[in-house]
Amino acid sequence: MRLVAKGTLQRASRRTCRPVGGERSESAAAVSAAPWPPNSIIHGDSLVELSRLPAESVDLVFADPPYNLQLKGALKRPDESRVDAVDDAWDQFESFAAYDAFTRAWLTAARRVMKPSATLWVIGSYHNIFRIGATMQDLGFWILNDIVWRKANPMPNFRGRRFTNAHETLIWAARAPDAKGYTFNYEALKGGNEDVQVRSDWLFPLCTGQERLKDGAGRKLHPTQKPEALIARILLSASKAGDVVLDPFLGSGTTGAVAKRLGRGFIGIEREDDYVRAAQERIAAIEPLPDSALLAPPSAREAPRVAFASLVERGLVVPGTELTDAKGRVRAVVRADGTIALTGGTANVGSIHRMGALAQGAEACNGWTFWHVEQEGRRHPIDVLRARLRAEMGIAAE
Amino acid sequence: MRLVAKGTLQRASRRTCRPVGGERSESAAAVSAAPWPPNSIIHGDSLVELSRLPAESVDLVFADPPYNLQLKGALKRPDESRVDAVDDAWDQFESFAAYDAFTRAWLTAARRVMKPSATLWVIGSYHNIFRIGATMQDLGFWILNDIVWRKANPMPNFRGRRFTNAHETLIWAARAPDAKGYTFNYEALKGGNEDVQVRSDWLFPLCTGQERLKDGAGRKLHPTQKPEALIARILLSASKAGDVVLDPFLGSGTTGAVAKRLGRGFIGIEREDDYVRAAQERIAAIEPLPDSALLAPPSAREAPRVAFASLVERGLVVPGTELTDAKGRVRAVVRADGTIALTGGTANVGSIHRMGALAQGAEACNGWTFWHVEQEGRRHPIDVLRARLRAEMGIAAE
DNA sequence: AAACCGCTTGAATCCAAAC
DNA sequence: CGTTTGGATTCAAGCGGTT
Repeated sequence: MRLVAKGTLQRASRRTCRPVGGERSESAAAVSAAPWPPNSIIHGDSLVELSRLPAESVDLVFADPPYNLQLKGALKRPDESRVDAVDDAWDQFESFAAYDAFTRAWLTAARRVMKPSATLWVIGSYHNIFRIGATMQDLGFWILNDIVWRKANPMPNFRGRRFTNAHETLIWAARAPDAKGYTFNYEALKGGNEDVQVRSDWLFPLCTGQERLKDGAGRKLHPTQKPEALIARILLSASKAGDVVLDPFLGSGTTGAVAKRLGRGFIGIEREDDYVRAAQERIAAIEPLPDSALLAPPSAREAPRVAFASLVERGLVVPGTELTDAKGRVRAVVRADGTIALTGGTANVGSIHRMGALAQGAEACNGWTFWHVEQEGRRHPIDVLRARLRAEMGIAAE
Repeated sequence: MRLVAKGTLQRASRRTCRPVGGERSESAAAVSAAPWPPNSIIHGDSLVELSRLPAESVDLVFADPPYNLQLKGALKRPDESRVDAVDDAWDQFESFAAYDAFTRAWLTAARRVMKPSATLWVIGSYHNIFRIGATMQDLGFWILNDIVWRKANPMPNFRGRRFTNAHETLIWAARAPDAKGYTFNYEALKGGNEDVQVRSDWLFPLCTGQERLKDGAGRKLHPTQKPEALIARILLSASKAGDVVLDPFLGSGTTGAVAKRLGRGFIGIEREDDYVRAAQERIAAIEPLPDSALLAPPSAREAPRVAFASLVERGLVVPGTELTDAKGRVRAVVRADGTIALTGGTANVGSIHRMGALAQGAEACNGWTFWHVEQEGRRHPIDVLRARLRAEMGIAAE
């Protein structure tokens, strides 16, 4: 193994931000001086190098594993020019069985390195994605979505014997069915998408032009370089600034470049000398975006909880105040302990949520939006009082 | 077995257009009088009935097998109404192994019935499609394309924990890698698609409204009825008039209805009484189209919907860029995820529209016309950038 | 007549912290 | 660990009734 980017071999394999005490205790031992988040390319074989990383240490894995294209002979365009197909030696596998064994091995190794809350992204085409998806399920990964990358400018089908192969498939999965706490920046994504939730089909152009790395002879450096925009959406969707992103098949370094720009740490593993060198140069030239463009906005889901009782304690609601629903039909009275009592009923006392549900005959209810108070002749949901209290407490309340 | 639609048991299981001499020579014996193309629903179990059909007798198979959804609890919409989930017994499998065995069995049986030049279509979601695809490859099928059905009106993700599951996947495969002569109506498809090749991502709405079959109580008859437009494109793409289409999981009979309308013969197998009866009625009411109309349906080019995030992703706006209103008074900074942050305020982050509204104290705002960027000393509304991107995308957007 | 509003619904692996 | 409780969460279409 040879460590290439910032840091040394020793530092790379030993560093870990929050030691989690995996199988390799020596890995988690000397942590102190290592910069974090890591920003390193490991030159070596994925399986070997993955096994050297500390267990449960990364927040997100992105993998673009080699495809099993099995192209027989050269594909030609109608004008007889040759298509530069993906037929490098590393991309040939003797059989499905060999590919499955390879897939199972790297997925298992990657899974060990994932934190319990981490998620995994894999990209592939119909040549390999079905085998990968099935293997992921067999290994216990829990699929969250499959995502379709619709290519804005795909290569046409020259022979006219099939549909234009205009997409690739990504699988997004948690480590296990019961995995909790994975990152999904729902509100941010929605906010950037005309205020509607983002769908499972994404449209991006291929990586071409200036973005496409070239070798000395002006040919494309890597046969399957992915567009940075695609990787950026992945990292912005499913990771936070400061998280560590692992790419076991780094290739031309797109994942590292995007991670660095977006303030994520990364660990990339790559076997080929040429790719390692190119990725190193490429990533070194990246300037991270300023925090102002990155830091996560406060989401309602993550805001600290405020009990209704504290509104009463702080005097924002006086005991005895009457609450109503939006239309003023249902009524309740605020009690000093922060519970409320439905008016007219018998002994219906409880939380704003329970009583809201009871009043509607529903199983559940968000009392913050159901109940209203009348102030200055207008009815406001009590949620605005909560927002006011959060603001007073110095908590960003949106 | 009970034969339901036109014909009798004997005729159905013995007929074959061009006897190909399969394993069951008695099946191919008495062919003469049977009407052709066949138009029959077989009431029975797929595996049993497939094994009774003559070998190498059908031109196209369309299969919509159980998805094995593995749903846990009930799901509610934000308004507390319950989602009518697919909880039928036929969708329940004990394990992946059981589902794989089922998949392998019906695929093997279907393959025997396919002519050497026939192709197979299967539809599924991420719950099952990877397992099906891998099994198909294992059995020797040769994948020609995977096709994405993009749903125009999918059900949203109510809890905001994943991307909207907005597509399903179809796999199109030949019987073997060396299969010759499969049907692909390239010219007709292209002619109906503004003279560009049809891509692997298709946009169709769900089957709703009048097209959706209802039971006596006005509820949906079948939980997963597919839209006829989707099946029509498949048959128009990969079969000829007079071909025989087999559907081993007929359900509400969509494949039969479309096949009859398009002048294809069909054999549908279905186990449930109710579905058989409904499909029979439905198909009987279908009037075949005249030959002259059997061309590929025109598909309108969609106007690409552009989100602000795609301007950022595509580099037309760099994260960190300052936006202002037309007069340069209100300011905001563009973030990497396509949201914007009001400058000077506390934690005001959100979409261009919401932040525009907030800045004005208005209820709503069109962020595209409110916010401006300064380029070359002049202020432009960001709408001009959107127009630019639309122009770029319009070239290749479908 | 056309526009508008409200209601319903669709193959869904859909929560997390506190007790 | 299981159980309870707080409280966050939806988009596009079709249909029927009303303006």
